[in-house]
Amino acid sequence: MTQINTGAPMLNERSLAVSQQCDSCPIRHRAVCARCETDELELLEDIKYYRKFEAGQTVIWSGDRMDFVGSVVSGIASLTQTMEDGRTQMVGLLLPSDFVGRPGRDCAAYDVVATTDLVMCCFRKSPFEDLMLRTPHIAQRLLEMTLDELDAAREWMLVLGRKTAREKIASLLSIIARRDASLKLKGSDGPLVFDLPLTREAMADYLGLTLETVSRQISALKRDGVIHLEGKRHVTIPDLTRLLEEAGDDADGGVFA
Amino acid sequence: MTQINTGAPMLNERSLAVSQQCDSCPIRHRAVCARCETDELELLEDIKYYRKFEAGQTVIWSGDRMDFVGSVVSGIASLTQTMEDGRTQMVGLLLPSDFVGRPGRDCAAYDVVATTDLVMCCFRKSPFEDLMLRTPHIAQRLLEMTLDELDAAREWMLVLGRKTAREKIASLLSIIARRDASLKLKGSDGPLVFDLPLTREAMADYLGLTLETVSRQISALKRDGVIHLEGKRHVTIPDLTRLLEEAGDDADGGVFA
DNA sequence: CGGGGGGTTGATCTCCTTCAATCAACGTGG
DNA sequence: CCACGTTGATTGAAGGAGATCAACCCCCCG
Repeated sequence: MTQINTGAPMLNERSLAVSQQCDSCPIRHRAVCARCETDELELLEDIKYYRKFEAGQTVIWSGDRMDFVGSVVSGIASLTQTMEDGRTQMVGLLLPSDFVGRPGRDCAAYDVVATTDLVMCCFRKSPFEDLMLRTPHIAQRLLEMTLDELDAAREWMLVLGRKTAREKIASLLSIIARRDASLKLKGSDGPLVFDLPLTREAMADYLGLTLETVSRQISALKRDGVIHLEGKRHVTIPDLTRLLEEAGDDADGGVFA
Repeated sequence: MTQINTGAPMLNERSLAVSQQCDSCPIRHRAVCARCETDELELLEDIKYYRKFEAGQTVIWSGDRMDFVGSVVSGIASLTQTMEDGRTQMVGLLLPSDFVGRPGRDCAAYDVVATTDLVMCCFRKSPFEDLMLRTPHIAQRLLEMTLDELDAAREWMLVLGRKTAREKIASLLSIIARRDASLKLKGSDGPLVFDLPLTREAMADYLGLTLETVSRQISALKRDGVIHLEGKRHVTIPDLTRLLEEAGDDADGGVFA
């Protein structure tokens, strides 16, 4: 409602000939297509196309007509909500394999912004919706993914509503660390090392804080030896248990069913 | 993990012979069964049973084995998350037709507590899961409902992360008011009148505030004429637009697609 | 060399929490 | 019928966590 857009396709994204085989797709077994059989995959393959965005580019504005859905193939995007006076809250972090868009709705509810360089595997909405009706495996997987996202959103509500600034930072770091570790398939032994994919401002938007508070709390965690920093983005977690305690989480990683 | 439970069925709930015909069920066209045809409905009818809870009773503890799923038929329940030190955050309000439980998971992720007297229509989990695989209409409806809940959770993230105490209260009141109006099918003309279904403490849990702040802000909104109060629960909204402004929302009701 | 984006740090202010007293409504048992 | 305890709510005073405003740094890049 507040956002004005041209309705024209994004022309500043790099045109992209790169068409990839689904077989060798890095998100083949985690995305919305994860449960599809070979024949079902071919149907998806027919209607898919790739789009590429540079860091900082807006994928879609809240309120815009949304004629496609898709999956993040590589890179990170953020879902953000904005109030009229400019206050913003990030409501989701879209990582590889995450799904964008909602079948059955034609206007985007949030701003989607590429946080890093981003590649998406897209489907025009109505062919995808048709396919979904005929292919239970897609709908099943989408339900599963949506339930997971709902859990994540609810976990984040606890962070936003009840945690202190320090706990919020620790929570964010532990989420990124764990996700990164699962991606690299490293065991949980030894120190975790990763690069922050977010600016201080983006972290603040995610955590419901100001960027100054984020900066101060990161410095504090560094001072207290909970994390090490090289430069501004390169993080080492010497002791994950310690970090989880700082996050106010159960030390034992908690339930994950 | 923190919660201990007997694993025994709740015996203090009133035993309930009241078996109702789905045809005349008040949530027939909004619940998970909404899209079912008559024959599909009969399959559900075979495995359904009702459970009744009194206000304040816990329906299920976080971490408990969860051998059923179900819908709220009447009354209100809350989904709550708790930290080890006792801080709590409500992460959902379950109203009539809302679904409880997650197919494919067997431990509850949240505490579910009856906020008012509550009637639920339950299904044992594994028969329901079987049925879901064979009945796309159920899975389709569940996906739709889950996507709606995800949107609601994300909207709430903005409230928790970025709104002031006064705005939070106004947001909660407007949500309850709108929901109540849609239930009563009243037009949006004229003042809205309803009873708060939540205690000050429950509101605080939902809003990420203390109950004292809730009380103060409600008093302030009353003082400023945004709401009228009779007793502690009976609310009149003379001007919804005014309330929405106080909530920091777009005055025009915003997007609802 | 200048400029700008991202980040850190300091000083001050303010909104919300914390702790505590008080109140009204209600039920219960003597 | 009234003292008593309980539960939900209101109100006050004091303190603190985080916001706000502002200066400054670092580094890259044109």
